[in-house]
Amino acid sequence: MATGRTHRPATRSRGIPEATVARLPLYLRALTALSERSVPTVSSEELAAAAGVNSAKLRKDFSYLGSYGTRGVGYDVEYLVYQISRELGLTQDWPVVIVGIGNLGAALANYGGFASRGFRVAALIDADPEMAGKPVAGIPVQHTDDLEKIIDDNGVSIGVIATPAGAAQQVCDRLVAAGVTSILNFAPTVLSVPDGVDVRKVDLSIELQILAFHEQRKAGEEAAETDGRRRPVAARKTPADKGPDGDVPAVMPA
Amino acid sequence: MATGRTHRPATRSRGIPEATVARLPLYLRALTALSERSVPTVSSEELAAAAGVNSAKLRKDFSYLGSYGTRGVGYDVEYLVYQISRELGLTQDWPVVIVGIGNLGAALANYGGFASRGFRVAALIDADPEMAGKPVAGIPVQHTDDLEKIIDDNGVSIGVIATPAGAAQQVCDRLVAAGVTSILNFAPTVLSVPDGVDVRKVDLSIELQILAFHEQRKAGEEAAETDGRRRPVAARKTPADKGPDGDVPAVMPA
DNA sequence: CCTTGTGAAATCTTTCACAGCT
DNA sequence: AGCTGTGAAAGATTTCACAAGG
Repeated sequence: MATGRTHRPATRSRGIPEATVARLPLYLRALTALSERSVPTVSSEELAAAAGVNSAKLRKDFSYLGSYGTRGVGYDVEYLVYQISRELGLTQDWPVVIVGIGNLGAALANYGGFASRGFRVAALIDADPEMAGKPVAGIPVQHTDDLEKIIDDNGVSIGVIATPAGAAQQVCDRLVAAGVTSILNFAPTVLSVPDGVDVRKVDLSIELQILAFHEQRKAGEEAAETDGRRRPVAARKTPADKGPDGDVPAVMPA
Repeated sequence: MATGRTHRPATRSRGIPEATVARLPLYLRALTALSERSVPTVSSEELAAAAGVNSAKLRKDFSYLGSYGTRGVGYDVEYLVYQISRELGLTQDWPVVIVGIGNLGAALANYGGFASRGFRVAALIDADPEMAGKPVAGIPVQHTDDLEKIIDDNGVSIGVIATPAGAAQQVCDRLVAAGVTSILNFAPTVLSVPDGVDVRKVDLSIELQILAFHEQRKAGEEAAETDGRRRPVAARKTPADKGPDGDVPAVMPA
């Protein structure tokens, strides 16, 4: 969520559905794995299984990007990797700042998934003077006072907020004022931003609550037939065509 | 995503839409905040603003739960907190295990949002023998060898996977075999699970890629009118009725 | 003969707008 | 008079199923 493409019609935009955009990274990851194994081509069926979606959905998704497949054969892995990367804007370098270097912020800084996809941790920022200068993941932490200068010097347009909930809106305001237009929020708060700024949230607590909801359902159904919990499950099944997938966001609870 | 309610008709289920379930935690958080400020009642308009959705959507969502409001007045905060908690299954205790106590696992273990919502970290599990016995967030880490026993002794049905991608499926299989039926996956992999097991994923890299997509669009549009990046934005706006929100999942990239 | 690309149908979600209750 | 609850309309997403291309 958190996208609100309400503004400007976006001229040359081919209008890729949001649900499709959300799945492109999934396809890209599956394709990258195939690429590393030097697999030259892949069918919609195979790729869909690897990405955990069904093949009709995948083909429809790709149809929004163009006709990149060959009938009777499938898709060229390398070519598709390139096309999707380009579509997602990953062929360029995206400097990112992480604000709030607590447990989570440090985990994010150490997280290897950044570099691999065009994202570069340009700076780590924290409000605690004690932290200033200390290196985390090899990058020295800088103080919040310099936030605006850091954003500006590094041409940052994407910010990650990993502060406590109470500080998030304030940090967000400063990031936005300094020129950041995309924010990934890990704090358990609803952020208010001006039009034209995108916010996405990741919230562990919300995800757990959604799981609890379904878990409760299962327990209820089950009670009607067996004793209670614990039901050793049978054969594995690839999630390829389970339910609606790519959606529901999340936020870190208070 | 990751829900696949394909199986059994689920007898007494009133069939709450998945999109609604995904927003209930959001409402709950806003309501809890109101409750702490001792606000007795709230209108759909006010609550919607606090939760970052529009009021028609909120009323429709609540209508799936029942008629808990009073026309002309609004909703009783305490009552609604209780009803939503019950619906989400948060009135009971959910023991949770976290597998993979690296940076991220430790951050999750330290995360306060658990306890507040009926979730209890029952155990921390890691494959590294060096970690065994060391306390993280006050809880001693246990070795993977004992995974099955831990799950069983604690009656765990929800597991959190924070291992590297390579270990995730294996851990998942063991969790499922031991009786876990809901999994929150932070590893950047598609997990295969049997029917009846729910998986939700949280992936930082995917979220960033989605932001990059939109960021790229903005840069393109903007180029047509000004110089390049950096556009100090104007008045703030509450995201209440921006775009489609609660959806797109995420996964930790490799 | 195999697999893509895609109209059309089915399903799910959001939004509108107003009748109905307090 | 105000605000909820909800049919019905509008929009988005998914799935079907098959024509078309290699």
